[in-house]
Amino acid sequence: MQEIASRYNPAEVEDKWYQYWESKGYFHSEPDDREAYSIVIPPPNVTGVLHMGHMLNNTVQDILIRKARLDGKNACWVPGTDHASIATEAKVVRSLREQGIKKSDLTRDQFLEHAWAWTDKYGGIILKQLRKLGASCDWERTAFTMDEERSEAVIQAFVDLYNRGKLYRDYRMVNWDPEGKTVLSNEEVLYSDETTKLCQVQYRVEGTDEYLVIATTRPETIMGDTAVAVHPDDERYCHLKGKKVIVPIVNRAVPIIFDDYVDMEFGTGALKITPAHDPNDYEIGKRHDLETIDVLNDDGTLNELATVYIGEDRVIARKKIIKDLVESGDIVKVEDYTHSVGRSERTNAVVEPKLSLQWYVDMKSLAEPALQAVMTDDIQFFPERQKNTYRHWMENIRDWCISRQLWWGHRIPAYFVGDEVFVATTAEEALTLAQAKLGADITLDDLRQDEDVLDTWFSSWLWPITCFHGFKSREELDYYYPTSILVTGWDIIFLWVARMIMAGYEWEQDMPFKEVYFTGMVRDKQRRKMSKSLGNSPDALELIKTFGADGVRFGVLSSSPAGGDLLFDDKLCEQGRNFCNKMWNALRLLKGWEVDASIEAPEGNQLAIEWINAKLNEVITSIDEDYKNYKLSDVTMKLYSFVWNDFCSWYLEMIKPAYGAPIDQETLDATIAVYEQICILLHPLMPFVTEEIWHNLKERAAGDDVMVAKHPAASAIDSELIDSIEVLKRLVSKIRDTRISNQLKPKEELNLYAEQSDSNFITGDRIQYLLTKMAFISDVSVTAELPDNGTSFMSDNEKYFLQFDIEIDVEAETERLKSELDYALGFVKSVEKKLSNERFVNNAPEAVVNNERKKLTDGQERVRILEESLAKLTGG
RNA sequence: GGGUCAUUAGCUCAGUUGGUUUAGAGCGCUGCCUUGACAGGGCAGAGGUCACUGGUUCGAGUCCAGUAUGACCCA
Repeated sequence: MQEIASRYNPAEVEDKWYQYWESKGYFHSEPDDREAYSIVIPPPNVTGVLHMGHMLNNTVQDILIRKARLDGKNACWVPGTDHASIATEAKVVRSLREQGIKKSDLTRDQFLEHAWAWTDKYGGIILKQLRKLGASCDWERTAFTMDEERSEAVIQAFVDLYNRGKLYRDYRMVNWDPEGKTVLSNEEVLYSDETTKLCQVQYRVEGTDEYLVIATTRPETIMGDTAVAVHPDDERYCHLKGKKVIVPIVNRAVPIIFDDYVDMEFGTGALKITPAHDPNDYEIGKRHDLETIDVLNDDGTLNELATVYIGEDRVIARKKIIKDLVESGDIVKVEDYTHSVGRSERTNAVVEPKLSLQWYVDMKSLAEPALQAVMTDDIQFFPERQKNTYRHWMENIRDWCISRQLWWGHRIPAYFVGDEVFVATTAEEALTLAQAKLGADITLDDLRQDEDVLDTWFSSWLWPITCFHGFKSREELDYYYPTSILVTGWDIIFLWVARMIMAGYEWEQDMPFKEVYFTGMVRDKQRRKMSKSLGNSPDALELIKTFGADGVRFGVLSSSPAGGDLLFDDKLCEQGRNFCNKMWNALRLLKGWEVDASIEAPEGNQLAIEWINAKLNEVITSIDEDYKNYKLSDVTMKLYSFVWNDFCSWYLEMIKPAYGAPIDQETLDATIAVYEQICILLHPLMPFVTEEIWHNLKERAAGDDVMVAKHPAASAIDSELIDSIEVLKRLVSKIRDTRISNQLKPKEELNLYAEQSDSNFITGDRIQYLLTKMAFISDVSVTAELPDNGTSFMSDNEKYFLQFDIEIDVEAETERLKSELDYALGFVKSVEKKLSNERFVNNAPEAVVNNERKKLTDGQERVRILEESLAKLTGG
């Protein structure tokens, strides 16, 4: 016994088993004749570190992969990372700045050298961390969105779309990140309410002393104004038709225009129009043929066209112009105003609307099959309600801006000769195209490649295809594609999920995955989303150190239904750690027993064994269903409860030999067999502790590991047996309760009597064996005459009597019986009411009515027994 | 402004097509228990008019309508 510690120590076993599994090649998959089960990881940022969201997401994937493996499928989980264009470039620029190097001083190639060095230094840390969690990824397949193979596919995809007419270049109003100096897609802009100043500024009407007052939150763009608009029906302003106003500060005359867009109720009903700096103004500008004056540089400072505050940042310029307008007396009013402000997801800079020439994917042509696939459940969403969100976005889809003004990423394969553009996978191919169109004297030196790179999502949308060498060879793709399931957060349903589905149909004419499991967001106890800036996210590796990987996996799982938020609390991991310890100690118990091969199993043990196997079947059946619906937290809790309550608290106590006494072989073997099944069932959730216990249960042949065992299949459940043990358990609990309320010692042996009835429960030998053992009863008898010393109680409609010589607290006992009687009377009354309703008796199904009748007789019997006991107690 | 979802025990959540003895779990809480696998433990217990108001039905936590509160998405 001394050789097994009384506490399970995860640190001692986890690395050992991980290395063992990997050395046996259990993580690796090659196509064969088994059914494939494949998952591609949502690639985390290559230079990122593991956070709670990853833990949740990857625990779920690992469970599904490990379960599939136990089910005999060829399970393949492809890991990898993405290059995170904006985020990584921003980090590299910052790091260079700290070394005194400006990006603008470097050539593109020099910068990329730095970026690759950065990636090599920090890249892949997160994948190492995933190993600590137990993730059974096929590491030989590790992919990166910017490795050679993936890059070629991205370029090919661009060329394909261009040639199919689904890609174009156009001037549009875009979201400009002045810090990252790049365009952002709509999905990369995060809006939130912020308080700013709403300024009312007066513009003098040309040639009069009259003023028109406009309201604006952006006075620094006044220099770009090319009109002031009012509503055509606005009586306050109809006399100004054809007139002009003078823009303050720059003293430029601009027309007063009339447009329905203006909201008469808002502010003064007059709106300054700055087509270069607001999407709505841009539309109005187009309608009225207005001039567009772009007063901002790419970095958010004002340019020469502003004529004033040149070189000042827009935030500074705003302060200065307000001051100047106050001085010139043109500010009528300044008030606090709360409105929605968009910021860059990556740099947090306030996003500027800006007119710019960018590359777009025509999404309407891609959306149709992708929408269909989800609406018809060809691709199934868990939880299902995400379908609504998906449909709404797909039906209102806008074209996808895929160019980014960055260097870190896939450079757009578009080559210009003057105004002509040639799109091809290589410069040489582009040259061929150019020569065909413009003449043979064109050379490579005449080609100028587009400076921009592609949006990172333009590579990740191909991920399920490129992870299996799509665009290059078919062999693996034919076997592993479509993948089985995608596990990801609902926050990237548009950015990623929807686009992967589109790409799947565009290039493979098939879905990229059959199912999508959306995890919730991990929040802290106060429901705040975990984030670096709040500092409310626990250190993932520290958690694993404290509670063990299995403990953390348990904690992350136990209260995270698909799609529901997980309110993370260390306490849950602690519960997981304690669970491991509980199993460990059950193992210690088994290991401590001496076997005597000459003794036979007591009859009661056989009943216990039959029962625990029936319960095992029940739980297998039940979790099978939960797996189908991806209710992983239910799987977790059911197994937890089965192991802790059924197996440890009841079964092991039932079969446990007396202290120091040996156990028979049959019981021990049966118990080990059940424990082995438990290890397999729990293995997907808690891989380490189950492997450790599996190997401690008995000597194993090489390769007999739980990780590659066969998941048990459910067989018929003996519910009659289960029910009868439930009756026994309730009776045992009642006896224990009766002891406690009468201050009797828990283990003092007492006699138990059951009042004779038509169907006494405790007549069988096997039941009696378990009853006397579990409840410390010396003798059990069924009798018509109950003794006088002791107290009576009821369990399952039968009256029992526990015999002892201690004076009972009559008052407390009376109180207890009275409240029980009240409950029973209330119950009978409610059933009677139902049964006295003729329409119920006539309309309800017969089984339901019969059940109510049974409830009534049972209830009446309980009332009878309680009244009788009460009468006897009070000397009646 | 448009949309989606939620509201069940102190907290976090289950509750599958309306009917399984006047609602379940985990945590927390209360009482008792330490030579015996485990105090990271054992035994027992308390705790809920299922947000509100109507409606449908023999029957509603479950279906419908409205109200309130909250969360999220899109503009």
